[in-house]
Amino acid sequence: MSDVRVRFAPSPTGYFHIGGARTALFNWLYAKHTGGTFVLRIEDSDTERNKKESLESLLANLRWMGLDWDEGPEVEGPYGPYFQSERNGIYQKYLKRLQDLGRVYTKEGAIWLKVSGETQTIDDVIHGPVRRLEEKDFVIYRSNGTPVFHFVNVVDDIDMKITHVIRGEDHLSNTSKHMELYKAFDAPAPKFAHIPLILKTDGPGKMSKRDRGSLVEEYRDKFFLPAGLINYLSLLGWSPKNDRELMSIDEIIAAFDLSGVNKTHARFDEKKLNYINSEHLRHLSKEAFYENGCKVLKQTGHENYLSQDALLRSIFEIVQEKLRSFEELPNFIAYFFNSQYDFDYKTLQKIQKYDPKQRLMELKSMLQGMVHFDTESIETNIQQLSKAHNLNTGAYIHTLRFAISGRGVGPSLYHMLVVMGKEEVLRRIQYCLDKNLF
RNA sequence: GUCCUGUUCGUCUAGUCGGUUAGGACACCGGGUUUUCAUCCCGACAACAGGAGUUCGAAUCUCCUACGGGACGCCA
Repeated sequence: MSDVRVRFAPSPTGYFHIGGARTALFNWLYAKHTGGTFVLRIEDSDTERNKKESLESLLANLRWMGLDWDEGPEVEGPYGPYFQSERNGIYQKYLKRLQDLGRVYTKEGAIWLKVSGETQTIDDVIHGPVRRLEEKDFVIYRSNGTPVFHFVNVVDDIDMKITHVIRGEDHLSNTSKHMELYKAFDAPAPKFAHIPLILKTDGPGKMSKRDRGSLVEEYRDKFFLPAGLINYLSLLGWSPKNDRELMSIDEIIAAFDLSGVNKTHARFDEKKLNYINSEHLRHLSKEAFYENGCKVLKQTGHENYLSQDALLRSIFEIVQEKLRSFEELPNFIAYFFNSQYDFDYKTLQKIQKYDPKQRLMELKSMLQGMVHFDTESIETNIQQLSKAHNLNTGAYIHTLRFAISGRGVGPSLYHMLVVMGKEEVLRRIQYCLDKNLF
């Protein structure tokens, strides 16, 4: 363990935003990289906006991403409580110190901090020294008796012995207020790292709740792999500087450092996110793919597929390299489990030129005569068949795929046939023929 | 308006001390392999915001301009 202590301090006021997730991630990565402590602190001092469901969704999303915290709600720790709404005693103590120092005064019922008049120098790891003068006194306690963000934020960071404040660059201008407070308390300021913001894919401004792809739950709902999301997010404003992009979480942790964080804002790119997620999916171990796949099927109401475990496992095996996202999984494999599968009209049009009825008759008798039903034998037989009829193998392959799955795309045909088994394949050919589609 | 901050391909980025055919990735386009889609492979397109200065030499240093982003609440 090192003495690095970082924190993520969200306000549970709504959905978990991708920008917040990225900030949490960078804090978490830095803690993991340095062997430090990652603190989760809930900034719910504005009690009216705070909602219980928002908090629960926030914690669930953080956990889904795998960003576990060392101290905070539900795990506790030596510097609790970790909800600002429960820390009033602490704030009162700190307020008293400022009062004793004569640094505050009351106006219209609110308590104001007298500003020092000195230019503050912020020690920012990413931007270097930043100088800014805080010209006006500011409120630290509202007239309703509750403390404001700038005050509680600094008090908590002092009290929780936070060593590095990693947060969005939108806070950089606020930091001069925070420096006033640190100095008033005669407390050493932490290292600051103001990370670049995530901007809209197009158009002006930063990503907002309304933008497509801005909410973490969207990715959970679409069965993204947390490792894929994390990989993409880590590349927004940071790079390992060696042209590597596809990385496991452990590799990112090993490579991550504040010195590698950029100054420039980054635009969100859904296509690249999808690409990185699909790469992670493809590189999943068989076991991990199976576990994830089962979870997806359960959550989409296809638990009946799970009863045929051996079949499911062999399907997963031939499907993994073709699948781009788990969201597509149920639809991608449905025909294996549904004997009354539908036929895709467009594909039907495409294969009409092969004289599909005739081809199916030939395939049927060929398959019926097979003793060893394995991929190699099937391939050889289909090649022989096409040669005998002076046709491209595609004529048989496309027709057969359509007949047994109703679709034009899917896993390797030969493997598909073996997975289904000879009897089932013959039954499906008959089912297709009986439909009189051609 | 004031203050802070930034500016390399369409996008994410590499390019620590000035000398590179300015590299990689996504996207897009073209070609190839594969039974189809996907994968995979190959290729093409594509950038140092502009200007001045320092220098033999600047994407790299300095200044100015332009443009972008952020903050200016008894929100966080």
